[in-house]
This record gives sequence, structure tokens and C-alpha cells, in this order.
Amino acid sequence: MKVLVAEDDRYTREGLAELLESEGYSVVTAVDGQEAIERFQHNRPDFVCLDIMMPNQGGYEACRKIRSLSSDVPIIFISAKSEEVDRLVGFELGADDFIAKPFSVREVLARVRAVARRCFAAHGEIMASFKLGDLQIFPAELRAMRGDATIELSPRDVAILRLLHDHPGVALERSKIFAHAWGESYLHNSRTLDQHISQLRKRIEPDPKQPRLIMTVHGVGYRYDP
Amino acid sequence: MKVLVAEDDRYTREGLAELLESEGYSVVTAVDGQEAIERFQHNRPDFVCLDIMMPNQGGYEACRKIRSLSSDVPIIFISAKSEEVDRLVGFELGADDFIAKPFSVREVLARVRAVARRCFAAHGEIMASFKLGDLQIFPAELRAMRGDATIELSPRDVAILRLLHDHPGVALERSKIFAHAWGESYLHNSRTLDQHISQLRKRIEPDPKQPRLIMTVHGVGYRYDP
DNA sequence: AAACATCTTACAGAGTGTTGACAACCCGTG
DNA sequence: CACGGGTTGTCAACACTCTGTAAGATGTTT
Repeated sequence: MKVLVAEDDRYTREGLAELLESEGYSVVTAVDGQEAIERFQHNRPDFVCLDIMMPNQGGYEACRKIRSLSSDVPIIFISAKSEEVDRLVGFELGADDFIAKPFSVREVLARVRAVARRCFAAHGEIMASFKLGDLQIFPAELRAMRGDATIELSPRDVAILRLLHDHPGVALERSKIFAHAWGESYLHNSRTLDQHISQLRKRIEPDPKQPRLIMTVHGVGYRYDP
Repeated sequence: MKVLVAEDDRYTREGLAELLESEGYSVVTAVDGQEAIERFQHNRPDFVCLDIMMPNQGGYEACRKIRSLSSDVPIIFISAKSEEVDRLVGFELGADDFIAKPFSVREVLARVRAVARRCFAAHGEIMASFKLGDLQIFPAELRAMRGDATIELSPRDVAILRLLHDHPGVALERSKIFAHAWGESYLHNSRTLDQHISQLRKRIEPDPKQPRLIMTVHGVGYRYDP
């Protein structure tokens, strides 16, 4: 598991890196906010520890940027500023935990483990099959089955169906679906998603004119109702 | 989302329960460790807040037992014992966060949301459901429910209802509502808001002629009375 | 080069939000 | 208690945005 540590104080940074490496993590470091963002983009760590007080874009800025690049990577803030207001800002920005300096090594490890266990508990299940209504979907085989009829799917189809499955009842915005199935930074044309939904419905809906699996939510996106 | 609150001090317990309920969580309470375990088995909450110092099996015992029953339910410890050693024991036992007494309402909510967000991706923050009278509103789904009747809502409907919910009993000026649901800089025509309120009432008020959720305040705007 | 999948363009049709007209209503005033 | 100015409720038409989908363009694999 790869961890990005962004921290300007050399002693703290190297101490953290060493500590995490001794626990079996592979560590990438950054000395300021700007570098943190670049390293994040380049190395794609599974986990991020951010100092708040850093030169050249602080931790908040870096956090916001990283969240915009990847909505689900776990982020832990490290800071000398331990007042409640700072913690709240951190949580609002989507931080997963908050460690106040000075901290003990044991505490850091305990928190990293807690967050890691939480966030990656389900990772082994990405390839497991799942059900969408009366459709059984096999991601690994890129196909779905209804009764004994087989339907071929593209990886993107599977990504869309999985997203819908993981958020039953939720009206998912087009941008969310796009980000999930195409990637955050894709410059997309307006009709591409509709086109895919249209094609997908033709194949998975018994009656594509009256969709029951992929419902459209006008002005927002699409929804799956169990 | 169902939350189990285990806390022996009655004042704290009821305060927490009320707070969480106002945020749309359904709350189950327990006054000691033994009861916490029973309630957990019986009610299967999605989330647990445990006080450490409780009679009849403390929070640590309860946490261990709950973890053995369910390895992935999020657990937050609440305690007056805020020394590091306690937090570490908590994390080793699989706690997801730790709140030290005395705590502020905002901090509890921020932490609950943070943990909820990382455990149930879609349920965090602004997506959490809330109640307006006998109406349960699900922002993420753009729907509301009364009993088992479902009402479809637009994002703007939800914005208006949320504003009303967040300011119970307050007569909100039309301009405030407009700014919140349309955006500050929108140049609006006089009848637009009325029209929306009218349409909204038709859908959410049992008797649109005698509104009970969205009351008119002549010369000012609208108000929600709990 | 053919076959295939994916993306873009273009346009029609559906669905919403907005608006102005007017009726109904509230409330202070004579 | 009736009046009148101002405020709110509602209707129906309009304008506009959003969505579905066919057909052509582009890119990729074999």
C-alpha cells in the first residue's frame, strides 16, 4: 500500500516516512502543498497524510485539489493547530481523520490502521458479481444474465451499473457517473453519457422505452430503484 | 440510518439522541454495556456511539463484543478519559473515532458525518435525510416519504425544504429563500418563488389550501413550524 | 482493410421553470 | 365595516433546457 506524506518539517517528515515504511507501507514524500498535488497525480497513492501548515499552498488547498482528483482516497490531516474549528474545516473538506501535533508514533499507526481498515475493507469484492433488479452482473466476465439469457457488456457498462448498484435510490448526477466511468479529468461532450445509457438500455431493459433499471431524473442524472 | 447510543448519563444520552434525530438518524439508546450489546444484536444499527465509562460492562467490553458480532460497523467512542492511552486502546479494539468530553454539538455532528461518509459513501453531509413535520426528506434521492407514499422532488424543492428545516419557526424573507435556492445573483421576477411554493405545496401538503408545513408570513416570506 | 466499439453531431420531442394576468387575500385606515 | 393599497395564489402560455436516439465520424483491434 502506497502512502503520500506531505509535511514541510524535515524531521517530522522523515520520521513519519520511516515509521510507515517499517510497517510495510511504500512511502512518497512532499515538502509543500504544490509538490503534494504533483506527487499525488504522478504516484497515485492509496492514502494521504497532509500537514496543514505548509508553504506554497497549505494542506487545505492540497486536500481540496486531491479530493477533486479522487473523491475516495483516504486523507488524514496532521497539524499543530488542534483547535476545534480547524478540525471542522478538515472534516468538511472530506478528511478522514485528524492528528494533532505533537503526536506519538503509536497513535499515528493506530489511526492509519483504523482508516485503512475502514476504507479498504471491501476492496477484494470489486470483481464479485452483483444484482441489479433481475439482472445478475459478472464484472470479471463482462457479461450479465437474466434467466438464462446472456448479455455482453463493456467495462464502461459494468462501471455504470456498479455505480448505480452501489447507490440504490440515489439520484446520481451525470458528472458523478461520468467521473466514475470515464475518469475525473475527462473532457466530455454533453451527449456521450446519454448515448451510452441509451445503448445500455437497449440491451438490459426488457422494454427500453419504459426503463425500470435505469431511471432518468430530469435535470440531474439517473437512478436505480431496487 | 440507525444509530445506537450507549451512555449512562441521562442528560448526555438524551441530548445526543435528540441531536442525531434532528439530523435524520433513527436512534436507539442503551444505559450500560450489557444493554448496548443486547440492543445491538436486536436492532442491528448502522452505527454505534459508545461511552467508555459505563456500569455493567464498560465501553471496551461492549466494543469487543460488538466487533465480534459485526466486524465492520463503525464505532465512535465518547469519553471523559481523553488521555492518549485510552484512545490507543480504543483504536486497537477497532474504533473509528474518539470524541472527548466535554464535546460540542458541532464537533459530534462533524465526526459522525465524517465517519458516516467514509463508511457509507453516499450518506454523509448534505445527503443525510431530515424530517419536516411528518415528511421524511431524502436529498440524495430527490424524494420525500410520508408513510409509504413517495413524493418526487427537484433539487430546488430540496433546497427550499432544507432551508426551512434549518430555521424552524423563523419567518424567512423571500429574498433569503431565493438566494439559497436560486443563487445570490439571480435577477428574479416577483412571482417565481410563489409559483414554486404553490407547486410544492400541491405535492407535499395533505391539504394545499391549508398548508401546515410551509406557512405564509404576510409581507415577509415563509415559515416552517415544527 | 475490415470489423468493431466508441464518440460526436444534429435534431426532435419531452419536461420544466418562468412570466404576466388576474383573482383572492391580508391588514391598516377612515 | 367597507375600502383600498399592497401582497400572495394560481392559471395557462411560453421559452428554454434537458434527454433520447439515429446517423455519421473517429479511433482501435485483428
